[in-house]
Amino acid sequence: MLDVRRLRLLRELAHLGTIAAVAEALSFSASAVSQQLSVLEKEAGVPLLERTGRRVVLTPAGRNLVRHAEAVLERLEQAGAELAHAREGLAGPLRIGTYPSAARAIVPAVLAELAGWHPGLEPMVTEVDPAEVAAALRAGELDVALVHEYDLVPADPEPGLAVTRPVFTEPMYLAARAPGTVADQRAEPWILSPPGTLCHSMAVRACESAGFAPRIRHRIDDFATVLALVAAGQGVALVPHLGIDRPPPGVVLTRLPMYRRTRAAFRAGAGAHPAISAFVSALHTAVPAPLRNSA
Amino acid sequence: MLDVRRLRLLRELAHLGTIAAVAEALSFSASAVSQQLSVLEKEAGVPLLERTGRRVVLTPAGRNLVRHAEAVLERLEQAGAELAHAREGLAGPLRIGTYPSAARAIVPAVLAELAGWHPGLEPMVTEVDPAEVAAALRAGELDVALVHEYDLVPADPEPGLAVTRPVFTEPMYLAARAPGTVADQRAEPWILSPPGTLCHSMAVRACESAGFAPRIRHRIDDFATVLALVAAGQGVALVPHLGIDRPPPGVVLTRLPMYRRTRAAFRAGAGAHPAISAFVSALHTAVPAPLRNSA
DNA sequence: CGCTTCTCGTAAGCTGGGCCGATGCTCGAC
DNA sequence: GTCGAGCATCGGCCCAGCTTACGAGAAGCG
Repeated sequence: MLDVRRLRLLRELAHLGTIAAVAEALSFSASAVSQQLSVLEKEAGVPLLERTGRRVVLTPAGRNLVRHAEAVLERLEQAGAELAHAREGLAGPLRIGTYPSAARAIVPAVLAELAGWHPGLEPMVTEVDPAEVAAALRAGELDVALVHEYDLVPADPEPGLAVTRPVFTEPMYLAARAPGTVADQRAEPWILSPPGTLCHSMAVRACESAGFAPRIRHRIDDFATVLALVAAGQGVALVPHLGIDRPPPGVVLTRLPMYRRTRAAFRAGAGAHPAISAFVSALHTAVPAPLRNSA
Repeated sequence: MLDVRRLRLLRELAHLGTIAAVAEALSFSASAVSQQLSVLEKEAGVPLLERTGRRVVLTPAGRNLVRHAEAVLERLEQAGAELAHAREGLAGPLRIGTYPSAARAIVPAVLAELAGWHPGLEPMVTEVDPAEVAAALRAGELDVALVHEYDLVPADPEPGLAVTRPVFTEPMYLAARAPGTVADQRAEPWILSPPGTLCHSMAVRACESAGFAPRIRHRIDDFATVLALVAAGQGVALVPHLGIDRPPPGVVLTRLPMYRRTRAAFRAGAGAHPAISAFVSALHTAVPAPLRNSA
């Protein structure tokens, strides 16, 4: 019988790429992960990893085994969810991950709603870099997370995770010192999020589809700061609805036909977990009506 | 994350009924099983076992968890089967269980066939009481087993196990000192298998459907002995085709419109295991044509 | 070309999870 | 009542699996 703990390591390896990253994510030493994977390989009787240079990549047999591991872990997650269901009186910690603007604009109301429904629940919110949220969920550091996607940036489904339908959809705004379209800002300096982020790709693609490449002056992730810079005449920017909270005077916001959608994500199989489904419900009710995606 | 080893104990408990039996089946001490189940219950947070008198029964939550355990174990079995597929050159032990008459009449030819196909395979045959074959498969003491059923005795599917379609079907014969039907033997003494066996139920029902209850004189499981007793005038009996090997003189066999069907059984998920599917194929080719169930 | 850095593997040592055996308790059979 | 079957608990032991330390090989860089 294959050992599920070892299969889990293999799965994380498939997602994270290096043994060191797996060790980091699961709070082990790299040595332990290496040893356990060696044992797994031995009892599999088939090479699962190919040592290539100083890295390691999965063989086809290894990738195949990961598929099974995903299925097994999903089913175990389901079993855990059903047990939580059977435990009446929702209680205990619920670790929530979120991106920054939702943390400020939405999450407090969601927590208040949730506290009213289930006083025993202890929600713990962590602001998480969207790039790391999937790994954090899989590693069990988070139970549920708010994730977002832009029309222009297709979000590929993460294996091992599941997402809800969009909970709310925000329009995007062009923030400038005067009304106008994206195309009008061809010559202006732009304020974007740091490269590698979804927001960055989104802004670049929006400009590209307007026919130009943005001249990037500042790289700022916080929308309040972005708006302050816009007010100071430092450039123009694209800002989602939730990022706009009492905009400074002088900033003109033009609504665009572009949207950012937010969903809840969790480990596959955990959708039936009562704490998670309660969180999702609270999310739906706490979202301001204009943004809400009704079922 | 729930521990699969513990879930396995719970599943065995669901099938075997007592902790002591689980310990016996999996070669643990009862103490170890009890401790592990306690831990499982603790981390489940829900009562899984109900101590009732000196026994223990599963709660609804426990039974529910067993369903998940079955699914997980099945998937792990599949994963193991795929790995075995990837290991080219079928080799290693294959533990085969069989009921006695097949062991004598069919299995030698199957093993010969199999040895020709896969010289590296080391089949190990064990004669197993049909009542225990399911537990032995689940406990991992056997990999595949020949099991049979009678028309008159419906075989309910074993959870956690899978069976092939019938590999061969034997007619049943009435063994007596003169030709005749079952109904003709109303007054004769009967030779049956020991009570509790499938063969016993089969014979009793056959007589019942002929309108009488058999007067049981001898309880013998070995068909060669049964035929010798029939020849000696000690009674009449129902014997399947495979149980008839050079019948002693004086025995008259009358073919009946009743059948015994033989299938291969294995752990759910292991159907794709190359050694098991090779065994099933060898079984099909080694069975004498008149009995064979072609696809 | 040598230095650093990163990653993986191996060796050695320690710790605690989990097993066993013994004991005690409770229930049911006789 | 007595006995045995079955389960829980306690004490003790052992090895699976972890950490730390070290070494080897590959990439990047001046």
